[in-house]
Amino acid sequence: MTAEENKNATNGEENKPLNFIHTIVEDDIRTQKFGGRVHTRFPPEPNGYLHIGHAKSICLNFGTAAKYNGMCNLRFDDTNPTKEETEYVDSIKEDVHWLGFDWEGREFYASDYFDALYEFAVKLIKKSKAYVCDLTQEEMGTYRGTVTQPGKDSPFRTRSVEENLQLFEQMRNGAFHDGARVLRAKIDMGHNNMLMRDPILYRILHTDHHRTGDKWCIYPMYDFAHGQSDSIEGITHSICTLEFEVHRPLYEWFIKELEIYAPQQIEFSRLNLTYTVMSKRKLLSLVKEGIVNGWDDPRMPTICGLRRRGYTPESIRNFAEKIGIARRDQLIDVSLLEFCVREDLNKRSIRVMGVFNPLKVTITNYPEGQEELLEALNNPEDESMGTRKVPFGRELYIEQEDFMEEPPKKFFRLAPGAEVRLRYAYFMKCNEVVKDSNGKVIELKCTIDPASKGGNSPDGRKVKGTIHWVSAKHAIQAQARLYDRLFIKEDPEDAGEECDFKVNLNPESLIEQVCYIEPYLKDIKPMEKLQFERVGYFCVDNDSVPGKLVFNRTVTLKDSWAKISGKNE
RNA sequence: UGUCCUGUGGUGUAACUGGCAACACGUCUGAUUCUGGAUCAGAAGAGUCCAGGUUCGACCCCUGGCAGGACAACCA
Repeated sequence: MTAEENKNATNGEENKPLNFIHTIVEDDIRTQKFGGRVHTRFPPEPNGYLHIGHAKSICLNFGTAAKYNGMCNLRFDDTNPTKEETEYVDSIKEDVHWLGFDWEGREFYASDYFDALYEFAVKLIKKSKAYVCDLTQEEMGTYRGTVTQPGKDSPFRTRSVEENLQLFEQMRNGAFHDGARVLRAKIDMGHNNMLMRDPILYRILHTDHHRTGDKWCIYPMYDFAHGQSDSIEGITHSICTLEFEVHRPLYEWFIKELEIYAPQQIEFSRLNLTYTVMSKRKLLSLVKEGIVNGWDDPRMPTICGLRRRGYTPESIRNFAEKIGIARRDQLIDVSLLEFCVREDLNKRSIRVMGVFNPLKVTITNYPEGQEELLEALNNPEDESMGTRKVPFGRELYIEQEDFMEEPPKKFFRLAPGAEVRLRYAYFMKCNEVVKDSNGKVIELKCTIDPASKGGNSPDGRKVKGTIHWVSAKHAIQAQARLYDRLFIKEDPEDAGEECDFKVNLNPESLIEQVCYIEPYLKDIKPMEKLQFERVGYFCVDNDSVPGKLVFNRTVTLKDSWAKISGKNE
């Protein structure tokens, strides 16, 4: 992939109003603040899988760079070896690529800068702006004060430069056990901003790092690594989410004291979605407790989950574009995400027929043993996608809900005496309803109008309803996984006292059932997308094997009948 | 009972250096249609958190409230 492709991935649009970050960037270009350069970065911590919230950030960072002919680095913020793993690095790279962006070889790690960071720390010590502190974790907590009360100076704050230098080197050399000492910045224990109260720069961690192995037993904290990494890479606009806003004074303090190149940090609000939890911790617990089947469960808001669900990169990028960038908290309705997939899939999916809750239909005026092939459009939206043949026979399956014995007013589907169109086939009238001993409808006896073959009657007669069907003899069975929202509440956190968000789990977020589909689909491959007409968009799951197909429902079609029928009740 | 940030239709975003609010989704009509899908046309819906002030004029500036969020991890 190339810069050009990054640009394509941003879906262009010139005359749309700028978001506030682009306004800043354009001002900076105009004033030559960074010599006209634009250089961003996407800085994930490799301790989990990327989710749709990260997608927003990825689109913003890579998109901004592409829009202004700049660059965007991929940088792993890997300063905590106790949490980070190579497995996550790989998945993150895969997901960013899949979304359609490329870092053009600029794959960096905060750990690339451990030596430089160490020297930065030494520099601060020499300037008497950092000191080694022996306070325990608990002590440090009390010395820090609270949000409403100032803290007080550590007794170790006045150590000499020489002693600090020596101690810090010993820390590096492994002379102390985990937690024995830390290196802190010397700022102001009375500062309103808690982060400025002598924050920790380095802690002792005798843990192997996924990249540097056992080279280090001290590791820098986020605050002491992030800004300097940005500086080293020549980042111009360091775009991050709002929770880092209070870190900005510290970010700037380090840059200033270290006397190094200063990028500009800009914060925007993170994405929240209705019916969705987004925190890594909660997503992890869903995985760990087996509530979902892994990080890529199609109900997860992870990129890999959405991918498996059948979402396209284009739809996600488009979603990111639509939700905008601002600084106020946003809670986006998931239905907007769903709109975005439908919009994209509508253009590209082939249409096929599948019956999910079969009701047998026998066509009494169609000769026994006879069958024929009828031509169907693969995509009425796009004729270039061609046609296919669909087998027809005396016995069919239709959808149970397409028949009602006592239809309400605006029901356009099949009912006793009513006529509907079998898509791409014939007009069909229902003459007899067969029930079992419980009164349940188990079969319909119908007749077709042979003259209406193909779907239109030469006498110009109209039917209001068109239903899908499948030939009982030719249909193949497949597994359908009907996914729905994972939570029943718009805000899953709204669980009352003493309860956690899992009480709001939707028991019907996954319904597995058999479906009957056109034989045309026999050789369809995993990840292929399609629309089962009148039912929804689906994609073939990775679990699918020839002869045992598995279809994931990405999203249902918009259903205005559901709305009408719902109102009548 | 501290500091900082934010506050525009149901949701999200916009309104150039002040000139009475736009777009998208959603909602509702109607047209059209071999998917109750898609498409097309149209409508309703906020007077910009509140109260003052500056101004000929304020969503935009000032003051004071109110509401929401962030911040007290050797996490990022």
